[in-house]
Amino acid sequence: MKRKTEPDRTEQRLERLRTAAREAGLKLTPQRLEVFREIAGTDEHPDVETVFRAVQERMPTVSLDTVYRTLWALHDLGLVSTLGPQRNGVRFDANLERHHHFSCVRCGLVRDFESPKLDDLPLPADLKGLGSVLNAHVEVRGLCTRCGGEKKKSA
Amino acid sequence: MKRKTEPDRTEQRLERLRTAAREAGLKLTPQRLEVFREIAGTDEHPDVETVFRAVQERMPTVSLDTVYRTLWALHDLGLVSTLGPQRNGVRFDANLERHHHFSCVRCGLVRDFESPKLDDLPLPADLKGLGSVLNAHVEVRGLCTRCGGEKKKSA
DNA sequence: CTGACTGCAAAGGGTTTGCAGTGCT
DNA sequence: AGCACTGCAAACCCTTTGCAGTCAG
Repeated sequence: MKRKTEPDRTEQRLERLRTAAREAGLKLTPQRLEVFREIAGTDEHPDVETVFRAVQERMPTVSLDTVYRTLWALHDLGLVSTLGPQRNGVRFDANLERHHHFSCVRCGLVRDFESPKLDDLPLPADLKGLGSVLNAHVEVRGLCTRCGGEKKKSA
Repeated sequence: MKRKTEPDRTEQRLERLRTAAREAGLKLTPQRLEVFREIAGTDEHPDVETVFRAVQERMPTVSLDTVYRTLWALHDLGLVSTLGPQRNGVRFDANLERHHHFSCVRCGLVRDFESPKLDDLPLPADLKGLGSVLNAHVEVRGLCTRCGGEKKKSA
């Protein structure tokens, strides 16, 4: 049930991370490579803690700080982006291709989706007044299948 | 240069907050009213600290915790929404009308914009597979006029 | 009047940093 | 071998909570 990206896409992203990181002068340590693999292999935009736990399974000695440092390093290089703030914890996104987000307002799950129709949005001209546009995407909010189907244990 | 919403819109939002809060059983204390006024009067999606400082100018005795409590109370009532995670600090959005966001990747500024063309996005059918949709909006990223125009003091 | 709210201060929890040892290049 | 990186632990900072006095309704 775990949402993994297809193997070759993971490999593709991984390669990109390795190459770009190396070119930026970062050393490809085993810890970093594991973090790379983890972030490249999922579309679920994990937070630091989640990445940490996953990496820790394969490499029990990694420290949480290293995961933090690695993810922010990738972020500084523009290789991953961060996304929205749940009440706590930044989440990382290794998907650099044009995509959109569906997020569950109940459980916080975020899932990518693609849609050619949404890739070229008719942005209003007066947006220029605010600044220059780099990119745009759609954020959809709703209830994921798991949350939507269950009875709500109301507060 | 401060970006305020037009007076009548502010008043409108304020009225809505007052009414809804009262109906929810919240007491309309002076502190809360000042927080209401502040959040209703801006489109800049301030974080707690920012709201606090603004309120503090008019009411020096207000405490930071009260601002936190008030904003989250409004959030729990669905009267304001929160948005995206800068590296630090949740930001609040008192604009309940349909709108979109422009955010500056450099300084973190977020500004609302309206666009009828973007209000009814052609969401792909297979989105249903992820869950039920409540709403959708466009997130535009770019450089705001202030950041885009200046020479970058690179790190 | 009474219960909810406020301010204070301390607790809490996630994130970052300094440092000495380690290992990639 | 040199220098960046790691792990550890302490430092930090933002946010939340407990409590007694205060105030809106």
